[in-house]
Amino acid sequence: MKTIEVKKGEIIQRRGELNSKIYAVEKGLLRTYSIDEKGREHVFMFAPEGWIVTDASAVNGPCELFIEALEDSTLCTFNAESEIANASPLALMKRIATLQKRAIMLMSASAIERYHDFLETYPDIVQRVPQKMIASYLGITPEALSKVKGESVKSK
Amino acid sequence: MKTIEVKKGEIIQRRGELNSKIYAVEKGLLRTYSIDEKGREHVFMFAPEGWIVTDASAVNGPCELFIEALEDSTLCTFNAESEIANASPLALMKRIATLQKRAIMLMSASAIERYHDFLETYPDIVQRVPQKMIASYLGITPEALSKVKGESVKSK
DNA sequence: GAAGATTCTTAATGTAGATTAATTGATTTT
DNA sequence: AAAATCAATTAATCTACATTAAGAATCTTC
Repeated sequence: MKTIEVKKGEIIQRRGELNSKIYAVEKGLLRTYSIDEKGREHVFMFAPEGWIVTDASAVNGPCELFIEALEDSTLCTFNAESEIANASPLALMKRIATLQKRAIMLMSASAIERYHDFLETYPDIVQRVPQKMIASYLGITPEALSKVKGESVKSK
Repeated sequence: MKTIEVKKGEIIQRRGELNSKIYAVEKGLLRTYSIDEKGREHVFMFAPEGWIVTDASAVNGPCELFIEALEDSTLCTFNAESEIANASPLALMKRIATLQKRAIMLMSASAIERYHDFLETYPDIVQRVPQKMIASYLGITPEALSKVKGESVKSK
């Protein structure tokens, strides 16, 4: 276990890297994202203070996700391989429950519904991340997000 | 732990139930699904022989998912609460990796790409489940699935 | 095995969100 | 502080998929 400091914009882990780590965010804000064949980025999750980040696919092979600091951050890093073995199954089930909900939201909810769900999941970071990354997390374009937000204000 | 037999069409677990179980499929085929506020069903996963099914959200509260037998099936049931505590973290991470991939697919891939991913994930069950449930798993309507399949055949 | 219910497909029309492009404002660089 | 790059909004057009509807095929049930 080691504490490290990273600067805003720094990419902490890249797709394809093998030495995978677990990161606990002490201060600051991270995001994880993938890049598809068409070169488009998709934000998988955000991680403000107190959250834990790791790329699950890295356990068995090269990681799929990029991890980037969105603010200057302080992180505790652990070796994934050795830590996962004695991770709390209950904590892992909570993560599974979150992902289960996310998948169902992506299948069934409209963009604006997913936006409101994002606000509930991450109540304190709307001001801290660019709109385009929120849009990416929702699976829509920045233009579409701008539009639905405008409409939801008007309709009140 | 107990072995049970269920008939095709039987609903094994309903949303809101508290006594959550883990089901290991010995023979047959299950699906889990949710129902949204508009009354639409969304298939979360299929489980043929050898797969394990549980509703992750049930660990901390009432379950979100329905579990249904799509064929006459033989299941081993375990009490979720006591089993999860000593579940293998590595197996749970594999499930997380699968869900991570599913969420990214839903954000970034087209209906036909998701269909091909479904064929890879469940190579042996295309013939065993109704089209409309495959469509539901993909997050599209049966009509849309019928259409994209027709187009992908024509384009060869 | 006829009657009904359910499933699959095709087609017409509708709509959420993508794409493209232009404008403005904010950040960074020199 | 001007220049350059990047982010956000608005608007026009386009497209993937939804909705509605109808017909054919398959599966139940009496």
